Amino acid sequence: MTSSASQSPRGKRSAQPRVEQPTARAKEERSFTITELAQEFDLTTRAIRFYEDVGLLSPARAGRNRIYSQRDRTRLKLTLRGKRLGFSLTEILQLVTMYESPADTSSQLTAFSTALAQHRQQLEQQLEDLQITLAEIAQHEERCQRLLREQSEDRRTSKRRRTASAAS
Amino acid sequence: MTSSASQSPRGKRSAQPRVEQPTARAKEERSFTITELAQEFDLTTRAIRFYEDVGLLSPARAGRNRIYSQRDRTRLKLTLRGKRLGFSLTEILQLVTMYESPADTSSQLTAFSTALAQHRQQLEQQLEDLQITLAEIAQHEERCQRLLREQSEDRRTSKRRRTASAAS
DNA sequence: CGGTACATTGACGTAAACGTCAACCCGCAG
DNA sequence: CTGCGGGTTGACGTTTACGTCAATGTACCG
Repeated sequence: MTSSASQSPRGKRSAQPRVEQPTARAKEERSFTITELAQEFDLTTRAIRFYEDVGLLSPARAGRNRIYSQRDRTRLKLTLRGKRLGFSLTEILQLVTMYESPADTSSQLTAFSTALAQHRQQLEQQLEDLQITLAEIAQHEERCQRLLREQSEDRRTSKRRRTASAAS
Repeated sequence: MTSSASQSPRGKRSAQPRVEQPTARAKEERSFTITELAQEFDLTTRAIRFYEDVGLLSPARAGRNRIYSQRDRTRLKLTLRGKRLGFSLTEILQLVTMYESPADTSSQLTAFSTALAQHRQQLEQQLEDLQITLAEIAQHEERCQRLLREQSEDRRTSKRRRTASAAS
């Protein structure tokens, strides 16, 4: 999955905590430029545009420039969460569109329902895998710490053997 | 295939077709062919060979044919679990080799330890994502069921309207 | 008015993880 | 001997998810 490398390959890296857009009226439905979103979520603009190609985002335009709404931003967040969970972009698309669509007819509802059940199934499998793996990691970490303790003890007893054992 | 069950040095053309391992020594370190593994885990042989190219598997050979040990099988299982969790094959390789290596020197141990912590970090993030998503799905499923109930109620009251409303 | 800086639209490149296909080998049933 | 069913090695194709230019537009700055 090559999860976030924490450093974008090139370019600048301004980490300013941009949180306050001066006088914005609290509910003025703030919008975002593509670079704002890119910086906030540590993506390239190319990636964001790609998500648009896939159908995950559909920003408005000011002339040629893209303008992202809050909805776009949340969809982007959902997308990234989906990615962290290992979903493909098309799967994520299905999920978010499902979540947004009201699904009024009963056939739609049942289809929706089975799709949900299927996804839950997969996620529960994943949860199991995750817990097992975390447990294993915990074991390994314990063993690691134990060995390190033993080694440092070895060093102490060989180098400064005269220092009588004080604390447990 | 499975030539002589015992330690036949080289004679793969042994005349005795004694090919019964069930009753034999229970711990004879059973081995597997590539198609056996493919069927068991629902993969193609191509995929399994690819995992070998990556370094995840290193089966023995009987002539040209691959022979997979228990260890190979468990590594394959670990691989698939890793994939379900969204890891890349190279990440999985790092993990399994780490898990298998004793790591005796203290520098190795500390490196091992930090790698473990890093992975745990990621998995914990994933766990959080997972729980949130599962909660959302549960909500959606509830809503779905509610709407379906309402619809079926609507049908009842419109078709058999004369049936006085009985239950709430 | 030229330059700089950012945004957009192609178009092509790439790494991962296989799929697919061809050609070959090999033991054995008929 | 002939064919068949498995197994093996290339080698090339494919999909996903972007990266990397290059050309262009356009707003703003001095």
